Amino acid sequence: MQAQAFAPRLIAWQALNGRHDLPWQVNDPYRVWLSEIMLQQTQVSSVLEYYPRFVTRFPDVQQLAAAPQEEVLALWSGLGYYSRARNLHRAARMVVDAFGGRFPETREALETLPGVGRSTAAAIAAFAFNARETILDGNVKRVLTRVFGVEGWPGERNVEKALWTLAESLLPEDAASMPAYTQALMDLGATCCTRVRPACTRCPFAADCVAHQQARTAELPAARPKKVQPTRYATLLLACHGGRVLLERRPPAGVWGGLMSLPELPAGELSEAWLAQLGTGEVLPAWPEFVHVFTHFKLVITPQPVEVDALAPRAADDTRQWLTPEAAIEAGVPTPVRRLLEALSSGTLSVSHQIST
DNA sequence: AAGCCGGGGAG
DNA sequence: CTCCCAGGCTT
Repeated sequence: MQAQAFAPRLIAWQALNGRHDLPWQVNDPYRVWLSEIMLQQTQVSSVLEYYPRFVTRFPDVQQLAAAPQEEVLALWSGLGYYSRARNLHRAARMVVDAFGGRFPETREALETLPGVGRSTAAAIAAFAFNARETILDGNVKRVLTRVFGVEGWPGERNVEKALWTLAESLLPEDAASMPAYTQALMDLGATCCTRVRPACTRCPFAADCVAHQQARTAELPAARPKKVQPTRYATLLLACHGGRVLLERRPPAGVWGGLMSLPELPAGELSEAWLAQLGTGEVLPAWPEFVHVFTHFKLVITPQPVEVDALAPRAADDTRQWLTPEAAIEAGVPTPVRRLLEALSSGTLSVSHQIST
C-alpha cells in the first residue's frame, strides 16, 4: 500500500459511501468543536439525541460562555463523562475572553482549550480550517492497524506513537480535501472497518489490507492485555469418616454464595479451632494445590484431608452435613469442589495440578 | 504508564 | 457478562 495512494482512494470511497448529512457537518468551528467533544468515547447515535438541543439553546460560543454552568450540565445530563461538559464551558469562556470570540485555527492552539487533546484539536482544525492535521481516534487506529498490519495494543505508547507517524504520512497533499478525508477516515471505521465482522467486500483497501489478506481482522487491532488477576489462597477441608465427607453451606453473599461446599479455611492453615470441632483424628498430607479462576481474581486451593475418629453431631439446620461424595455432588457444589469429591470417591490419593476450570 | 470517567450498543 | 466507542486528564 503506497502512502500517497491512500488518501485519494479513501476520499473517492467517501464521496459515494460516506455519511454526508450529520448535523455537525458544517463549516463552523463552534459546532464542529461541540460535536467533537460530545463524540469523545460516545457513539454517533447517542450524540444525535443531544447535539440539536444543545445548539438550539446555545447557538454560538458567546451564548454558551454566558450561561451558568448548571444549565450546561443539565443539557449534558445522560451523555456521561461530565468533565467534558465542565471543560466545554471553561473552553467557551476561554475562546471569548482569551481569543476574542474566535476559535484558534491551528491544532497546537486548539490544544490549549480544556478538553481538547491532540486528536480533537486535529479534527476541529481539519474540518473548520482545512489544516493538514491527522486525527487518531478508535476508528482510525482500527483502520490503520488492519490495513498496514500494525502489531501490538494501540494503547501502548510505542504503538500509538507509530500510529501517529503513520497517520501523518497518509494525509492528502491538498489541504482543501482535509474535511472530506477526515470524515472518510471516521466513516470507514464506523461503517465498514467495524470492530467485529468488518465488511471487507465493500472496503476500498481490501486488496492491500494486511489483516484481510492474512485473515486476521479478528486479531487486529490487538486487544488490551488482560489485567493480572489478584490471587487469593484458601484451604478446602476434606474431613472424612466412614466413607462420608463433611459439607458446609456457604454464606449467602460472596463467592459460591449459598452453595454447599467443603469447609474453607481462609488462612491456608489448618486451625486448632477446626480440629477441636471435629474431635480427634489424623491430619493427612495435603493434596497438591490447584488454581480456580474467577472473573475478578484467582483462587489457589489447597485440599487438606483429615481422617476423623467419629462423626461430629449434625447441626440442627442443614448448614453442615456428612455426605458420601456422590451425594455431595448431587447436592450441587462448585466445580472445583466437585472435582475434589470425584477424586475422593475414586480413591485417588492425590489430585493433579491440572485440575482447573 | 495506568486509572478514571459513564452511558449505551453489540455480541 | 465483556469489550469498545469521534479521548483527555490526573496521578
